[in-house]
Amino acid sequence: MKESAAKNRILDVASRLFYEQGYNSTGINQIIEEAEIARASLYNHFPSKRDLLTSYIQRAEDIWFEELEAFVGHIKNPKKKLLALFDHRISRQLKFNFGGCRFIKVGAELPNDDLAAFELIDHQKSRLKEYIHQLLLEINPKNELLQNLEMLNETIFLLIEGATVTAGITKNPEALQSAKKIAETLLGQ
Amino acid sequence: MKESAAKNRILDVASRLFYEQGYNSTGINQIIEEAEIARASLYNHFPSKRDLLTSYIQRAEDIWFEELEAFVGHIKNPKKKLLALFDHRISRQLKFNFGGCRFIKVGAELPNDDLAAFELIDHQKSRLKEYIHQLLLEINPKNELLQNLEMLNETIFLLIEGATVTAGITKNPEALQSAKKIAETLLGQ
DNA sequence: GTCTATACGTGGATAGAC
DNA sequence: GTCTATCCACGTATAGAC
Repeated sequence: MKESAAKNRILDVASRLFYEQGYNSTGINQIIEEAEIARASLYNHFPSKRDLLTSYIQRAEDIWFEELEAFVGHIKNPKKKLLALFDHRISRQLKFNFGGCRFIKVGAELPNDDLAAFELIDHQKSRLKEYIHQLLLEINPKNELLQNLEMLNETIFLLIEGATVTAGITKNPEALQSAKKIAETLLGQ
Repeated sequence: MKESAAKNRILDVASRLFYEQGYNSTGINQIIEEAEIARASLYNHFPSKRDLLTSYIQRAEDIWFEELEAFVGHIKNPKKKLLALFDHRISRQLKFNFGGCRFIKVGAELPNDDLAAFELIDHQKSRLKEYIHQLLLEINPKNELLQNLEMLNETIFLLIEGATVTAGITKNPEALQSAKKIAETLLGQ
């Protein structure tokens, strides 16, 4: 059962606008106009704007990891692959004018008690952390300072998150470049 | 020349609402109602909502560092003081229901080309990083892994940022607690 | 300086024809 | 299923009396 072309067009447009302008600043009117569909068609596929948000976040996670795989999938050396995660972020931030992380951004716009939404966002984050974890298992680094893999895992994850957020504020990739260097140092040779 | 009581009441209310509900989701109407002032009084002090935002961010930075000082000012040992930065964040996130960082949050709501606003946000971040820097100079840690102070400075800063953002998503303090532990390890004994 | 009344746009969402 | 027309609440901001 294939999704209708209209539904996909709505999601494409909404994904772009939610990220570029923000969720709250993007109106239904603009979405239907740019997607070239009727107002009622949108409400046919998505009962409310909030439902569109849910679909947006879930689909964005899938696309995000597909694009990550396209970027790092060809790299065999696990350490190089891990460091390429930083390059992936740098590449994205350059491409998207340093808009920061899509998931963090939408989370910042939502009411704090919308736990369902924060769970969806957390899902992407946990998956990324697990992705790093798997790479660390392959690398099996001998780091005497950060005693165990879990601590190193957390460190690299937090470095990526912190650097992406920072890049979105400073509007330059320096924090991400520094974070990569730090990760490289922590992993040893 | 003292600021009018009305102006301060507006800023108090706006600060609370901008953080709790978001900047875009907070209307002028709610602000004037909760501040108990007339609509035109607000526009007398702030020509537009955007001007109120500017004042909000600047004042929030001042208050933020005042409150930080109140939290860690009594600590003499520089390493303990540095680690208390993490406790400060944990304490704040508990108090504010894991709303995340006030400055990052508002940045996520703004149009990406509002460079004036992002500069104000960056000001708070740079000041925090410099605060960490000064403490590191006092600690003068002998870390053989992270070769120089600047790299350690960046690491700790990014850990704090990443962990605060993460806490705002997971709605629990674990990331901040981990980040503190990591920092402690990196600083050595 | 502070008030009330109001202008005018846009928000999300629904009705009912086709 | 897709369309147009429309509802009503709320958004920011201004006018003009006091």
